[in-house]
Amino acid sequence: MSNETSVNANRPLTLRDVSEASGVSEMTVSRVLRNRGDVSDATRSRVLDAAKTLGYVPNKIAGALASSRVNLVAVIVPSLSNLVFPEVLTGISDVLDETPLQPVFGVTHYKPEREEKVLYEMLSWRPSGVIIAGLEHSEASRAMLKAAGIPIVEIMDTDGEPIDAMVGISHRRAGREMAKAIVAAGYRNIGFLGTKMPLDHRARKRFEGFTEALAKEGLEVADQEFYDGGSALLKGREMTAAILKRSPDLDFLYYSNDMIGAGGLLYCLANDIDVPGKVGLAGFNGVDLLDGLPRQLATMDACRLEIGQEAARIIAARAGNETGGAERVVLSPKLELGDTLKR
Amino acid sequence: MSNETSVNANRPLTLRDVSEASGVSEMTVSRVLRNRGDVSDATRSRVLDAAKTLGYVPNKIAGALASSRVNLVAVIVPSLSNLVFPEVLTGISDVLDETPLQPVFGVTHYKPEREEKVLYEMLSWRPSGVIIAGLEHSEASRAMLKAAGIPIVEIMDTDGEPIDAMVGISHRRAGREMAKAIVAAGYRNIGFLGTKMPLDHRARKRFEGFTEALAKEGLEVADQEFYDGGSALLKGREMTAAILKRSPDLDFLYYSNDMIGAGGLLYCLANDIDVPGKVGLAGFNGVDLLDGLPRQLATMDACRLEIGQEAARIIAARAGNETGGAERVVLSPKLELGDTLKR
DNA sequence: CCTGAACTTGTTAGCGTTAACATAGCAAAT
DNA sequence: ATTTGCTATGTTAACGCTAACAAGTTCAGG
Repeated sequence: MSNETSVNANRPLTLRDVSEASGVSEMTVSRVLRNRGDVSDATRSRVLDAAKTLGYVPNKIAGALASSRVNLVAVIVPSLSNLVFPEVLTGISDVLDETPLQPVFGVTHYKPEREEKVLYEMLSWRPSGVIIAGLEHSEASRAMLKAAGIPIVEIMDTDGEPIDAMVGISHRRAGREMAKAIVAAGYRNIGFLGTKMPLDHRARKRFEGFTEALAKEGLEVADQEFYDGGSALLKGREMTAAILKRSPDLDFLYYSNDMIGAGGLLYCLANDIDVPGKVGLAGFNGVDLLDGLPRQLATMDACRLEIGQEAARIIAARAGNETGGAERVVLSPKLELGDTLKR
Repeated sequence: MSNETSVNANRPLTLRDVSEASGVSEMTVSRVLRNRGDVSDATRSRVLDAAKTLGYVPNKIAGALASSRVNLVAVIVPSLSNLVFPEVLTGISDVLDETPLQPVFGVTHYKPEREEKVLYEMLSWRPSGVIIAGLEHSEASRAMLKAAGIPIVEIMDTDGEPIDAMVGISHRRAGREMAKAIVAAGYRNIGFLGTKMPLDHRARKRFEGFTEALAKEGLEVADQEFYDGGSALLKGREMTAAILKRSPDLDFLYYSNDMIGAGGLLYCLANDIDVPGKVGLAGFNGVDLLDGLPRQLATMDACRLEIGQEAARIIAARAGNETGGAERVVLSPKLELGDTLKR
């Protein structure tokens, strides 16, 4: 058994193995496996048989190098524990599943230096496009993105200038609109509860929009409370307890996300605080978790799934052809009044 | 300006560009960029300068082909919307961040044929390892995994024979232990609420373990209710309402996950049903969301973060050296009685 | 029976990097 | 002075695949 095609030399299979097994050239095998070019049905099935029998899996590394075509899309998000991001990824995944493109995910933990590293790693695979959360990046990251010569879609946020394309909502506007709705409902003594995350630019922008709109009405945020880590729902309860104890005359609490908002709502219900009579509540995101709460929290939908889908569509549309560029998709966050904001 | 190194031909940069810019051979540049082999400090800094100025990003495709070393780890999970999986990914990511390895995520939506496709795609990048959820795979998938010749870690479940390594918990045992605890607490009329997911093998195994342990006590599940899609919290409320209406004498409800369990708990509280007196409740997973609920739901921790970390550690330990293989890490799900199971 | 289009298959030369080996330079040891 | 043993750099040949072109084959139409 020591002929030249020795049995299972534990050497990874190549096109050559399939070509020998099926008696055609490597090129023909390549054509069959990629469905490219004309190949007779007889040959095709012979090759497919051989490939299947051997258990051949093509080597995309070699393929990509030879064709300088890579079907990967780099997707970079700050976190996976936020629930928001998995949803965006789902949207991306949904759309790319219909294409030859494949997403590759990277996580930055909200740290610019991690973003830079992840980006560098991903770009070194020469992907067909990049989808990246946010408009704020380090100088080096921006330079890399610009130089990459591939479609770049910055997502989630539209308050700023994108490098190339952009899909998201305006968080400033989201903050402003919520403030207006709260003031319109007659609340005047407003507290804010959020995360201790200076690098969460979107949360920051919402807060800025919020205070700005309040200022126009001659109001300002009466008290604030921030948290860091742990179960958001629990933190929401605790922070709500704390802020209401400290500032008993607050008549509205604006939470920077739905999870802590839900915690606040549960706290109020458990303590027989009249919502939205004595205190109104609102969160942000429109997570479908809220549907299950005893009362519907006022919130603003951040269009997460849609953002992912739209971003993926832009990449997919540009893949291959050189057309397109600088797409701007600004979605409108929808205010959902729920039951925790007087009407 | 039309000399041979013409200005910014929009041609992607290669080692050659850096080598020309710094006056050394490509090989030396390669050595500098990979920190391998001896290079004089003078040369090193000259090369690094040039690379930085040009904005050169190495081409890992070519590098991987030449060295047949790829620093990617394929991670394949059924879903991202389940919250459990992002947590596993976080664990993986945490550990791999300390290594040169980089995770690449793929999602199967619980469909074997998608799993097969995703696996094929990923293997065609010749990753250094595979971390894949579950022990149940199609024949073709198993064949691919076996033939790949790289570390394979099957995670989440340990009820079955792994292809190579395995990290997880026994869901059968989890189901059995929960059943024992419930029976020990004196409940006899037990309902089950879960998902309509024939392909969620872990949920199935929990259920099997659960009924098996009940059977040993001469009991069986008195009523069942299943859902499909939508907000799990809401579905939990609805299913609880439905099952209690249909079978008012149930004294315990076992939920296949914490989210629907939480919904059930909220329902009971809202309807003044005495928990755990009239009805006991338990879920599964130990998601930290539960900490924020008005009452602590009985649950069983599935060690998600730990599973991810351990799996990543196995891959990292085996990367490079040929040692190791067939690791078995069976973690123990911890029962947390909470406030919804009589003591 | 020949011509040429249409189809099918093969050949050659890279893609950008790294492994492995080769060589130059230079100091210390003989 | 010559050898030895380093260190620093360069050269060559892959890695496994595909683009681009070349070359058979077949068959219809004259």
